[in-house]
Amino acid sequence: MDTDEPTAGDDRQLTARGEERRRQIIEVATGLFAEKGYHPTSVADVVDAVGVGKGVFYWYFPSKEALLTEILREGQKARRRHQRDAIAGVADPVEQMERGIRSGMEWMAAHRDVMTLIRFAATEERFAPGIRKGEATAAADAAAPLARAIAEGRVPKADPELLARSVVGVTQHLSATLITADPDADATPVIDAAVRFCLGGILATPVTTPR
Amino acid sequence: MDTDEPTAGDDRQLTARGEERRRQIIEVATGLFAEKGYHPTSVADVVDAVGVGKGVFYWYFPSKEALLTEILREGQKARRRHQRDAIAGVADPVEQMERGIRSGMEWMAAHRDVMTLIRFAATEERFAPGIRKGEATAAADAAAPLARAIAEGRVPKADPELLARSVVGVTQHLSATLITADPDADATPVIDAAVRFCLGGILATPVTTPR
DNA sequence: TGGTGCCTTGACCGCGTGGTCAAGAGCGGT
DNA sequence: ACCGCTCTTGACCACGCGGTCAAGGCACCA
Repeated sequence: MDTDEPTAGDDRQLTARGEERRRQIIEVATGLFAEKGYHPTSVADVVDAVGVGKGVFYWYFPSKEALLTEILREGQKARRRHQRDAIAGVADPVEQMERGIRSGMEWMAAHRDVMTLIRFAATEERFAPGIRKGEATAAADAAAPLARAIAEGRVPKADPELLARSVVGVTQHLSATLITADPDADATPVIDAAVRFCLGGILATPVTTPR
Repeated sequence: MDTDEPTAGDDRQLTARGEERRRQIIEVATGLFAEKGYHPTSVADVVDAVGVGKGVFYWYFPSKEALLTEILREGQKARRRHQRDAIAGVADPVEQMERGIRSGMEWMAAHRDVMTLIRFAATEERFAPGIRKGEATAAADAAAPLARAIAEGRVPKADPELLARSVVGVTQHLSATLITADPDADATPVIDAAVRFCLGGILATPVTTPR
């Protein structure tokens, strides 16, 4: 009924202090959501953990759901940027794939909580569309160099989209099961294995039986 | 305080009719949980969908949580059995892998709802341990033939566990994103791609750079 | 010093939740 | 016809949820 929605969603004029609080809430909530689950974590849990009154939450976010949505959007955006930066300036498409896999897994290892939330959100129809969209872009990002490599004859003919999705499957799953399981362990052997497996899958001969 | 817990958990003496109701509740709940999410689906939703009073639910299950746990356990057991049956009588370990991948993906395609719940449960610490255990067995099942193939020199040296996890990652992700996205589409091209990718990854040369 | 927003408080609200239970209904055996 | 057991009913309960709001503090500028 009012018109103060300049670009999208909420938006409020925040001072530096306000911006800080906002970040703090996002951070704390991300941790709690990932640890106990989104639904089992109440808004009261979040504000208690931050150490503020309940009203503070609704000053910065219109709803609990909006908070999650924001965490997810931000996370997907950050991961994409991280990955893009990692392959910037690399010409060779196969090299790009390797760099993309490595940087992607490093990001996931450094942001386990966000990954947990993304995986959760993918299972709830209310949040799934956003996740699917982000995953589609990620797949497209990876499919582009693959398509180029196939055109150049560096990679056997195959559906780039399927290859990209397979790579995402390997990296996400290994990150979720092995790296998250033991956060203190060294992630590099797992990442190396992922790279090797994925490149093997990409470079696999079209015929199922090995040469 | 009583001793009528013969082997584990609830257990009740059910007639044929009772057994049928129990199954019906499991089936209906699986659908609702997968569609709306576990937490957003209330026990009232479930009994309404079945068309019975609320007490019926608590006659067959001690709690909502126990229902989910049962669905998950049953699902993981069924999938494992399906996969074992598919590779029974096959001697060649690489052939076993291919059969395992195919049968696994077929099962997932036929039980999307259960897979959605498994993926959800993996993100909630209350249910995750059970899921992790099931996944560990699945990985071990797949790692066994891989270890044999490596010992026989049919597959380059690598950590069988990591290979197995990678395969699980590919199959689960492709099933979740592509097959679930369009249930009516033909799954075989996706399955073929998964097989090719995974075998390529397994047979990949130890050195990262292609020959 | 006064004033103008940004920010914070926490009691409060309506509601829907998971779970209970006393009271039967239906059915199979005798 | 009766019993005993499995199964069903639905009103009921305490509780904690997401969300609201009138009120007040606090920082910064004039």
